[in-house]
Amino acid sequence: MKKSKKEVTIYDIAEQLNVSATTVSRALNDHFSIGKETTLAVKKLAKKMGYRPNTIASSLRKNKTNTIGVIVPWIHRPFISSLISGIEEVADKAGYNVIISQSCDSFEKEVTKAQTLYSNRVDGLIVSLAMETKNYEHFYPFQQNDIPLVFVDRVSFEMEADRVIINNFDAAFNATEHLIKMGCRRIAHFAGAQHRNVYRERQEGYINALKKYNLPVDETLIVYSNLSMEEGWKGTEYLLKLSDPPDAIFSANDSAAVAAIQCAKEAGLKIPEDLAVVGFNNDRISSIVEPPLTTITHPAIDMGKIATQQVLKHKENKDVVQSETIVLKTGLTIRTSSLRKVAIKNSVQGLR
Amino acid sequence: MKKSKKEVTIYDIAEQLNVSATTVSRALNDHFSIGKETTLAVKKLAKKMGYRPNTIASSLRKNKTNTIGVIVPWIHRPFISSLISGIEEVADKAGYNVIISQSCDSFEKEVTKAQTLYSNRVDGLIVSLAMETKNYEHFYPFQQNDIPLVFVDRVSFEMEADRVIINNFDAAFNATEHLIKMGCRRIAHFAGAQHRNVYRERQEGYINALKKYNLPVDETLIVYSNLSMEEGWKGTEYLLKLSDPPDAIFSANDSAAVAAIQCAKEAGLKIPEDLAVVGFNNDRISSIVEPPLTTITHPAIDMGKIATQQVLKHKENKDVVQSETIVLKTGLTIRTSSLRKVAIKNSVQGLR
DNA sequence: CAATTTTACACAATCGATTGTGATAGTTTA
DNA sequence: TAAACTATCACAATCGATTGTGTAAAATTG
Repeated sequence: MKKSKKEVTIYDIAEQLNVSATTVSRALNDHFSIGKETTLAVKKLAKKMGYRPNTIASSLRKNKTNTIGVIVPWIHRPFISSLISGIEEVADKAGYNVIISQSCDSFEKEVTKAQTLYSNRVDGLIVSLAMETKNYEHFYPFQQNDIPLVFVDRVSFEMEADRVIINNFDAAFNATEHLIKMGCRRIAHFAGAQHRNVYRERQEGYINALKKYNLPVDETLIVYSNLSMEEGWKGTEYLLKLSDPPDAIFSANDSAAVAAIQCAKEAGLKIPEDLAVVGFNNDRISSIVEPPLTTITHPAIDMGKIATQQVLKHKENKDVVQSETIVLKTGLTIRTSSLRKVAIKNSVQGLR
Repeated sequence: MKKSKKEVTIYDIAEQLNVSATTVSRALNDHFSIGKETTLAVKKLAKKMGYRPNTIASSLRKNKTNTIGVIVPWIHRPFISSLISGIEEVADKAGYNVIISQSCDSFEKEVTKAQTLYSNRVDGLIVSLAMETKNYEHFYPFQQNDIPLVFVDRVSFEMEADRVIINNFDAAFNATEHLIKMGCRRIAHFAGAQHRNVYRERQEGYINALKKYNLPVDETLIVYSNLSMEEGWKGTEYLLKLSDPPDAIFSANDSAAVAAIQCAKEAGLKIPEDLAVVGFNNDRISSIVEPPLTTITHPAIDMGKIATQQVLKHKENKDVVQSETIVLKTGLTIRTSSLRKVAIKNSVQGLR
């Protein structure tokens, strides 16, 4: 025997109460034009019959789904999952659902996902771009139909859209400057794909810090990769084999930085005396590795929250046409991996 | 000037082509009864006009949303985000969207989320239970309406539903047995909430391993907590202060285990000589901490994939009424934190 | 008490796509 | 050539909730 029972609709309730479906609908939504007794009776029966509103029908009629779409490169990954957590929290409080999809850093997938989310008539879209993406036409439909579009972290500056980012340049600059103040003079950099804003800006911050202190920018010390632990390890091996190896590494993420520490230690180097290391993100591993990794703090959850608030803001206030770019603060968490026992003032002053 | 343009519907296409909306709909879905030329013309114009099917309307009519709902305790957390990643991957391939929501380990929130997802008429629901949940009535509507319900990891055995789990008992048993074989005789345990299957089973595995080797089960060596790093640290301090402190800790997760290593090291103990430690989950930190942590391997992504496949299976094959429980294999990844230089065979044989 | 408001509810259209049932023309078969 | 198919497409109902408009009864006002 099938347990399946027909779903309860407002018509079923209306019939039982000898009122119209209109009345039921309005009663359930506390519409002023429905009498108090009727409203109560409707609600009571609705509960008794186990009525659950059909959001789909409502969405179709109201042309509003109360759903926010999210496209990210990868769901696992500490930063992204924290981001999503923040998005869900704010969305939930405002009565929105969250549909997530991952692009797997593939442009093609990102396009497909965007189309799907558009077809699903999401009320807003939050995106952290795929590594491959260089074209943004798949987001046009959202713009053209006034669906709030917010980029987070990995953003596009070529599109008119809201952005929630951190100041990668400053963060990288500070990280590098910190290394310089610790007495490092040959600082290497683990860099990522340069067409993605985050990695480009980090590299620029690194370079500008070197320049400020009149240190040479040596291209052989800049290692490009996907910043995985494997690549971090390889990159470190490469650097250590140089005739004039670096005395520090500033990595664009924590994974590669941790790998650098491990690789250097295996090579017999002392961290930070022989090689100082700074990472980026403040992943959990950064505080666990030995020595603990100096790194840049990311307000990941807040970025998700704020991105969602931006979506909601545009929803509430249709007049807001201007797109905003919100820049969040980062911090430099100094741990042992970069703490060299060097007289700070002297070493820096000597450079000027 | 507003850019907003009316959305294109099949009626718009129909009008331009002087055919009926029926024809357009069928053409877009490659229905056999529509002529080849017409089909091509429709598709061509649809593309030209930037038509995007309205999934909401389709869902209402077909009574199928192509959406899978997911409720998890917390989205960030390595295990969960990997789980979701697996869910999204399989769902996407089958043309399903994924709506995620987090219960924040709150029963009340879990109930609300379940109701919302039901109202959204998800085609299936995947749940990893909140810590607090002891009542499962909020899932009844899904059962009664034949909406596939799959529990993952944190499951209920009191409900008729699919389950995707690991054998926590065996995993914990093996972990504990491993410690015994390494020569440990006073093995402590970091335990979680006992009404949640995963933690209860792990504790049972631990206890049974002790019993098998005729080791006493000492309640003072079992520390209950939420298994956070803070609690792991505190628990370790407590254990080390005992008049007869343990020579090993088997923790129900990695966070607490890592904290134990750090705390013990700070107290001057050598790992694993003075204190052997085994964790659970194989989080990234487990391989980074020093010494690297022996731990239980979780097939997190696979669990998500399989849970989703179960949902799809029920969708395709309506006859499948029987609910399944799928148990996935775990592994014991032995690292330095438990590798004591003890003659294995002798030490174990001596016990029998 | 007549005129006017207010209260409380019903009608019917609507959102956009889907689908069972027909209907018309063109083709094939006997 | 008449009968029997086939291939193509249109009609109209439908999914469930929402909403502008209309209306009768009750309440208020002058």
